[in-house]
Amino acid sequence: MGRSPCCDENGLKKGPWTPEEDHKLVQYIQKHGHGSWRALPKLAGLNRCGKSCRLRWTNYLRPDIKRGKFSQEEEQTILNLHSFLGNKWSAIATHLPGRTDNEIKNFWNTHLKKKLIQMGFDPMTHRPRTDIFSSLSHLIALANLKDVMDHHPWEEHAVRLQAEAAQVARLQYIQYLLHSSTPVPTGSSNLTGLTDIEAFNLLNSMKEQQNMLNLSSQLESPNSGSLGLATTQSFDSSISFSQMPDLQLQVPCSFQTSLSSDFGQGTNSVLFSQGEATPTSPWLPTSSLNTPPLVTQTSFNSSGDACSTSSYGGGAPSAAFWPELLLDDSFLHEN
DNA sequence: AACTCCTGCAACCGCCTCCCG
DNA sequence: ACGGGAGGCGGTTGCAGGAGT
Repeated sequence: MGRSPCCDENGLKKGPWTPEEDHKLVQYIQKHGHGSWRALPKLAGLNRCGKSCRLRWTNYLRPDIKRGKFSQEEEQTILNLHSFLGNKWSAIATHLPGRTDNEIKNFWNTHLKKKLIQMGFDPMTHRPRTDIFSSLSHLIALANLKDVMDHHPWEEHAVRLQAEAAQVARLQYIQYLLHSSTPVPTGSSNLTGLTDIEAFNLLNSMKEQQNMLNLSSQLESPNSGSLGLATTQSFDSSISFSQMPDLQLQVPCSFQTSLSSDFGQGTNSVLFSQGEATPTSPWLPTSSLNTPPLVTQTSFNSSGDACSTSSYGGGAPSAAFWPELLLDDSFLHEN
């Protein structure tokens, strides 16, 4: 290893743990609890630093750790949470029982990040990358997929990509529609306090309940030629823009928070309440789509006062978040 | 079979935050 | 208010083993 070990000066052992060391650590913690990590190695008869013991226990020896491959659901959850939280691995881990932050971080770095890049998404923002190099890499990735080449001529791909580009445009419009809606009702008496994470989880559960589109499955099958937004399966292309103002957003879960957007023309929002939320305000001209919305999520305490606000967005639609929220037509129906 | 390259993951490092005196 | 210690976190490294040649 290239690094100078931190425990060398104390003559403490580093590197892989032996079964004997594992056994000592487990025996000690099961008997006494970990207590002070710094004091533990000595008490447990281990020639390791406390930090090393803590890491070994939390990442490997803890009895409630789930091992094995990540499921589709877990993968989806990580993608969603990452689009929302960024590299907050410990925060993400709290939503995946039995998974450690280290494991999730490794899974992200070795699998999900690569998949997103291959799909033409920026892994940090979860948005489609617009630079020519990312488009190239995406096309190259597609070209490398043998079955794509075997079964679909390039002309067909070009048509498909064109169609998907149109779907993306519709997505942006839908997203925009959602953002330009009723104002946030501050001071309402029955609003439930909700943290950003709780609100996010509820949004996520909406997805599960409504059998929303599965980005993971798209990522598993990049040879579909999709741009990654997976719009075709759930978006009826026959819906015209003129019909969109009549679309209603239904939220089949019990929580109240708001999503608002700032187009530089004041703030608009959709309030998600128990039952449903209906965007009602007039649509801004299509040209305002050129100004990507900054989305602000506000939570309210039991008194109805806004107690937390978080912002995200300000660019093209997020691959992991917005399509799930917006693109399933089971969420959208005409009045 | 031998070698090289690649990938996954356990483990380490350094920084940050929190807590307590 | 401040400083030091402990724990926690995210980035990174390097080894082991699998895949490819």
